Amino acid sequence: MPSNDSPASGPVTMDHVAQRAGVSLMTVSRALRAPATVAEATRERIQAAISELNYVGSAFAGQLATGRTRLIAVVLPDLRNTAFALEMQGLTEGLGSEYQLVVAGAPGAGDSDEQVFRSLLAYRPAALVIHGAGRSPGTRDYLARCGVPVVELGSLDSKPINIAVGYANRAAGKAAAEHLLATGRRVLGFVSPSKERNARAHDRWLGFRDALKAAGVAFRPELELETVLGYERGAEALVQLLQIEPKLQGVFFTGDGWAIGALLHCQRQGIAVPRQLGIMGFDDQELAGLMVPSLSSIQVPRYEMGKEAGTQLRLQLAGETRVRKRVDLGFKLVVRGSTAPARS
Amino acid sequence: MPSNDSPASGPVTMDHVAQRAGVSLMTVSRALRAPATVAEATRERIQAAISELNYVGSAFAGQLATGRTRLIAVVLPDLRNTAFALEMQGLTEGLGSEYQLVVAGAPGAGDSDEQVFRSLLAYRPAALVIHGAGRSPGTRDYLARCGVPVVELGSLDSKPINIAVGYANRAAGKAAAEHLLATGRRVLGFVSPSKERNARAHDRWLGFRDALKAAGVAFRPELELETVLGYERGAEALVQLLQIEPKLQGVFFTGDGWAIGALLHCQRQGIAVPRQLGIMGFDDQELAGLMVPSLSSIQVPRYEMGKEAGTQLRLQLAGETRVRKRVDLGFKLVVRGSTAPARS
DNA sequence: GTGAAAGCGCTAACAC
DNA sequence: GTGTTAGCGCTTTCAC
Repeated sequence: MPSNDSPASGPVTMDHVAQRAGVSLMTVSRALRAPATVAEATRERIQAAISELNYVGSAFAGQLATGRTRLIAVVLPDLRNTAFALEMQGLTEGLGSEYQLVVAGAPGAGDSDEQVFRSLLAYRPAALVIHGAGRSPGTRDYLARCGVPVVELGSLDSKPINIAVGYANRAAGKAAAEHLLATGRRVLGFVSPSKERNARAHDRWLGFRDALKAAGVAFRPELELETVLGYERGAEALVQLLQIEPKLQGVFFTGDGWAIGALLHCQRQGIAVPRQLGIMGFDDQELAGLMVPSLSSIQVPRYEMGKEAGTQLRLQLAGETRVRKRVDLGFKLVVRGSTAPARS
Repeated sequence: MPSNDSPASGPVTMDHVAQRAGVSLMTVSRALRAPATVAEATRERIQAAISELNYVGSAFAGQLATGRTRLIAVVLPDLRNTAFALEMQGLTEGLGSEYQLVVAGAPGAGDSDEQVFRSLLAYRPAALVIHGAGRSPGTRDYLARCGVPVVELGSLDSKPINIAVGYANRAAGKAAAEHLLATGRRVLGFVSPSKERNARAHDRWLGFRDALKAAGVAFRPELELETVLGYERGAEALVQLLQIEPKLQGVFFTGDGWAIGALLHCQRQGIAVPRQLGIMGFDDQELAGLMVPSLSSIQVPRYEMGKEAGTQLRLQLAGETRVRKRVDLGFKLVVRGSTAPARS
């Protein structure tokens, strides 16, 4: 009788399957990739052999032979940010099931951008998907000539390398600031990650300044803080801002996490939001609408961005010529309790 | 002069580098993997050729030839849960820089556990790291005989397949429930993901019941709810529990997200926490300590789990025999405001 | 110190 | 329908 799985005698190859099924290796290969071209009876014998031997084809061998890959390399700025999970889900669905994602976080302490790309390119991915291409022209150059299609997610403010799906960060930043101004607040703080290392943050900041300028409000560079990811960092930033300017009337946090941390800090310290201080987030995460008071934010279509990117990429990889190279999915200002007018 | 990068003329191979450097392909290969065995001058010419051509070796070809892989496959229950990010970070650091992670989310709608494993195994990973092995003996069997070392993260309640790093979920669940009981609460709800599909949730539930039994409190199966990920789901579960039992005194949520959602719901609805209702989370996420009132929780060493798993795995892959097969990293009850005694 | 052969597991093009 | 011959890009072994 059959069914003696070799538990650890080296991986089962297609040859083993062929022998067991009493056919040539080629027939097995065909049965797997073009079942219709193989006689039904043969196919069944092969299937049986495959499950008896617990055969799993080698992705390497196949991809070496064809030169094509079913891998999509994804580079994210920070794996810890849940916003990206939505994009990945959309991406997976847009791409369809034949592609597999290889995800890499942002460069660690030592690695440069290019090192990360390089180690990913070793797997000859069919495409590279990046969120936040980084600002360095060098990096963009490298990506442009790396030989694989590049999809940029999130930012539409630079000239796309190839495909870009996102929204206008500058306009979004402007909308956020305009809203704070429209509610009667003029002394405004701005909290973001490093503008130098994060192009989207930089663009949101430009938008913030656009709004101030249009409203005739003077820039207060000392009220523009940079920090790193973490709820508590938002609270800290707020403390710092209030130290610099006790008359602070509103803060635009370019991420909901910071805004939520700040909101909770206000609650603990008895700082009245929105009466005394208006707080504006960015991203409209699930928690934003649940906070007390609820958090005003800018909603960006994370899931749709991923999905659209996946769809366009799939088209391009399939050789389609009608591919949308630049897709603006827009954003939405979500007004909630944390920015209700200070005096009605 | 050199430096005419072929922008899109097919990938650069080792052969191209060899020709440019005026040596044989073999010498290039050696210069890359055993630099010491190649003459300095030759090595420099090769290095020059590599950077001029922007050569990136093919991971496939190399791994096909050697039979070894530098990939570690990781299967996570849900990519959206930030807790796993910490584990991944620890894992990366424990493994050292020579390994690359291939991450897959839990099976989607259609895919079975085995399908996910299978598609990952096609890449011949050096090892499989899974968080939450699933309860099905069939799956565990499959993993045991799949031919690669398996590392289980998070749960220590079953017999390890190979290496297991985690904490005792049952004991942790018990500790959480005991704490609620110790604060004078006897009418308790329990909220978790599907116990059938999530072994750790099942174990925490057993611990919950252990505690009730030891305290002589009757089981109330109608107060044991199952739900899915999401802050709002926690609020919904609480509403449901209060509908069933208005005299509810406490709830043990097996995830902080639900507990936070419930906490915010109480704040909106004017339900007094902890006076009227005690709320207990699990995982001690950053937000837990920042909530108002702050959330009691069970702290588990996510980062350390990943790191320890990476370290032990690296040892095993390096052929070490002194590998710790079962590492209990423990947990910690963190008592905060949300479970302060109802009556002092 | 360097090169020439063979082969990893599979697929592409042709035969039969 | 099925088998045969090459060869993907690299590493291994053994010559030189």
